[in-house]
Amino acid sequence: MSHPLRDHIETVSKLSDSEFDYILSHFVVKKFKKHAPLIREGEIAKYEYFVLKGCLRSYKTDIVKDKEFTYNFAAENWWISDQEAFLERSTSTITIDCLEECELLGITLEDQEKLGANLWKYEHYLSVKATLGNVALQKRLHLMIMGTPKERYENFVHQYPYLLSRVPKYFIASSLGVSRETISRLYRSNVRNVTN
Amino acid sequence: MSHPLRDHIETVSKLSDSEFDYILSHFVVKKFKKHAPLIREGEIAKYEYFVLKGCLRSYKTDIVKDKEFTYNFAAENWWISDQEAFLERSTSTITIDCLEECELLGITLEDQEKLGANLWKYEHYLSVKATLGNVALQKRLHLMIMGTPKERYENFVHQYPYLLSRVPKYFIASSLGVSRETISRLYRSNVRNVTN
DNA sequence: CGCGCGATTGAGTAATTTCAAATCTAGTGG
DNA sequence: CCACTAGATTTGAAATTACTCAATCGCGCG
Repeated sequence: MSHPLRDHIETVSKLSDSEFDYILSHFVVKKFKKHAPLIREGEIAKYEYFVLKGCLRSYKTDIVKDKEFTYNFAAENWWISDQEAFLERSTSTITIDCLEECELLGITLEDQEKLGANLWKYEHYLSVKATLGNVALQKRLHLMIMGTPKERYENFVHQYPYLLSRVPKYFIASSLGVSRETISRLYRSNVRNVTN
Repeated sequence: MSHPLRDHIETVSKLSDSEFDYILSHFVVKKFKKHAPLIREGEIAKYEYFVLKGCLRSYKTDIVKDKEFTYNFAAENWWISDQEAFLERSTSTITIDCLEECELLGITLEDQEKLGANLWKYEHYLSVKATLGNVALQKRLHLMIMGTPKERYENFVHQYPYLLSRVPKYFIASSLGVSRETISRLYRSNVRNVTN
């Protein structure tokens, strides 16, 4: 039987049915309504989530500068959490909101550690997943620092075309470190380039 | 017996002497002269390195824009590699240079996988290390996008004071996405603020 | 049909970059 | 030990680029 989480883990190591059943038994299904906050700043981040359905955004608000930075979006088959707060069992410094109605698989740190200790393949999956996360973050960092707003936006469009229609453009702008107006002006010139 | 690598692993899980000996047997000591290239763009990244002594820099050159971006510095007790090329056994897209004479512990992917499969604690160390790397990268990303050049530089000074005297300022500038001139001007005003 | 959120547009501004040149510094060889 | 040189930093002035602020527009939802 195919399962989104199983498919994801099997990009690293193949599993037997009983292994996957064992893994799945450590998760709980959680459903959230559109706009529901998954994690709020200052709360304990008890769970790490795998997205079965829906779309979410993690961000942090800088009250002094009155600005918001979007860390990540997550749609189907992505993981999302406040990794630091989750790992340290501490209060979250970021906020995660549901942009749509969401269905998630949640796991606690205790269960994750148990699972990893009992099933090496799962611990290996965690380490590969985290390493690939590092690679992606380094690339993003490179693009944010070296790329122009246009390059950043075009990379986003190329990498996450399916998010374009699902999340407001100004959230995208806030994940790229560009003002919404600049994104808007880029888009205008793109349209003109295509149609003229 | 204390060993820098052992200390580092033990920040995650305590080891017995024989466990650490077993771990260490998978590494080779490598020495490099000042300015020696550790990994060059286009080469296979066979090893991942733990720094025993010395200081290194990983970076990528954008030929078109004639600019360089510094991904990372590494000094004693840091890991350094081209994670993507190492994990995928592919050619490197970045360059790593020794800024000083260096003494490193290198491990191949084969040995790392063997080690992780045979010793759960090591795989767990890898996953925690990579997760903490994610956390640090997210923070850096946040600072690069939301912070002013001054904030970025001051954060660097605060976080890595011991690197200030070991690496040229323009390398630091290129890791912060700020021009060397701007860093210089910031420093000038700092001095004046202190002495006036 | 109207309300409200999100997107667009324009004008002016502020910040950092770029370019060019001068100055400082550490390491090297005589 | 000093002079020299290449590398590193500093400085100034001009140019650029994206931001901010403010106003308008458009569209989807109730």
